[in-house]
Amino acid sequence: MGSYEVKKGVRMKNLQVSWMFRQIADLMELKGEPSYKARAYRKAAKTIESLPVSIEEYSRGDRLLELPGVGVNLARKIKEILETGRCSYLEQLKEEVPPGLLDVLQVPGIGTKTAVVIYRSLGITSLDELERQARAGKLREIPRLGRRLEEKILAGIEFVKRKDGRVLLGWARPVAEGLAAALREEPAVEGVALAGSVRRWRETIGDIDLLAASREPDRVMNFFTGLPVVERVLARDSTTSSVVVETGFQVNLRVVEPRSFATALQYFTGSVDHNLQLRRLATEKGFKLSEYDLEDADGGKVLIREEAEIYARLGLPFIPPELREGRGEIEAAIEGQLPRLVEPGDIKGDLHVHTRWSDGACEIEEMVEAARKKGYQYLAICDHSKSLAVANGLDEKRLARQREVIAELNQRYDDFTVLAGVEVDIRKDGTLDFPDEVLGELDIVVASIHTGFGQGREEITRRVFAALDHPLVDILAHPTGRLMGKRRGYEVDLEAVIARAAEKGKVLEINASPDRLDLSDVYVRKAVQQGVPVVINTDAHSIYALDDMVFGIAVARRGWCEKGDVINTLPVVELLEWLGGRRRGLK
DNA sequence: GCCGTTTTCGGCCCGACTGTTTTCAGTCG
Repeated sequence: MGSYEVKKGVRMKNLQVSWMFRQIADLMELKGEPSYKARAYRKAAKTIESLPVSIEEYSRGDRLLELPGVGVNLARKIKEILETGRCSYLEQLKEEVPPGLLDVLQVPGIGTKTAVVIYRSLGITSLDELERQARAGKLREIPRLGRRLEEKILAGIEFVKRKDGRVLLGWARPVAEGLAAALREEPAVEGVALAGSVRRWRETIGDIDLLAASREPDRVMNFFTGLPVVERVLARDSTTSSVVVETGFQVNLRVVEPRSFATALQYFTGSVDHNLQLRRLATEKGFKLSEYDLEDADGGKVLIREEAEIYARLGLPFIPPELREGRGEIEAAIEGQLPRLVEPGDIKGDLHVHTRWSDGACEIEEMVEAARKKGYQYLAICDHSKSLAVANGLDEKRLARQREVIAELNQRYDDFTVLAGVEVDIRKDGTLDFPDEVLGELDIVVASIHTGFGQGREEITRRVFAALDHPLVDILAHPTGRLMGKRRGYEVDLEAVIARAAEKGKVLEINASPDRLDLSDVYVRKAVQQGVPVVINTDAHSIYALDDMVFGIAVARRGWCEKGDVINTLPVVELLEWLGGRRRGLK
């Protein structure tokens, strides 16, 4: 029996420190301290929250000063927070500045200056107070504010209250692609591209950003705002239009001169952090990069036809949009260490789908035909196991029958392999829903949690460990169980799960279902860094959901995955060899 | 408050939009 230790709240400390630093930054600005000081705190906050290990390790080893943006002063404050859970400087600031102003600051249209002005003139220190006074028409009476800003603030308060105004990529992306296709129909349009987070394939999207090149912007804007799907036009001029489409998304279209298209695309793709770093690099190299053009040291404009030329001019290989999150991609590019990202064409099969045998909508044969049409070499049928009664989970008998059906089906194909698998439930006590003799007969075993979401961090992590330790388990499916927009995942300690998977040679799933995308990109990167292979599965419950694969691929790419990190890029012979090897190793 | 083989001092991304202003500050991406 090995020692069991859950690294409790590994990243919580990091979040605590960065959250406090962000508060300090805001409060400093409210207090009127110079902005470069506040910026220093924000920079350190960002470093710390995206640190792959606990800040405590840096503190213990007296290595805090190694962190970019952390100097003597911030190191001292970090130590204080780690040791006492408090930060006296933050507390002092809260004495000097009403902390409620931090909420006021969340309202779009209100920055630190405005927050201070409305505080000084009306004594407003909370969102509720702000809303009352705005409704009463008091804000417009303040010098330099006015009616328009008051309206904007009221709308902003609504937005903050509605909170997470983001939608799933799985909804936004098709809308964005449809609108882009529609725009290509307009003859005045010389080029169209998705930009912003939808181009970077972020898991959720605020607004959809589109970019078009045209010499006749007004014609393009007329066409765009007149599209049948456009429900409401929020704003429009000859450079930008913002509309709400019938699905409720806000879509922004920017139209630029064709010669600025590539630089604009780079700029509007973001992320902000990526662009910031790229501009800094440009400056170092004597260039000036803006959304309009790239200027060399003499102020001459460098002709840029393709986005890749921008990177090339700065001495970098092309950085795919999925990597542009300011998570070290520019450094990696400089050092020639960018990953060769996995691509859709690399995927040879899907190792987790359902059929009507449990809660799927299609027959095995339909799923297989659909997978063949996609050019796959294999498909693993992994229906639910018996304890998941709500999903019509299979018992031993039905599972055995299903295996026979699959065996018959395999007789019919010489170009396709159907794997007999199961998505076996990890029960509340960590045991699996089938005995070893049953699991041992299958080609592949996918294990996952569907019950007992309320278990504590330690308990549920131990439960996942039990599955990872089981010799017959190949894949851990949707490792956190989250359903975005519906429920949070369980409190599993993912850092520990990744380490355990590495130790036990298990595969972690990237579930491609748009509301799961579980593992998420950051953890995918951690997993592959530690040598844990991943698999991109759709968990399809119908033939249509097989198409969700792209969203999983995007997550893998955002997690810096190369083809070799993803097991369902293996051709069928090698996949079978690999699975067989695992099983032989048991004997 | 941090950072640097171009600087240990003097910088810290750049540009557009908004609203209110008569020349610009504040906010945003």
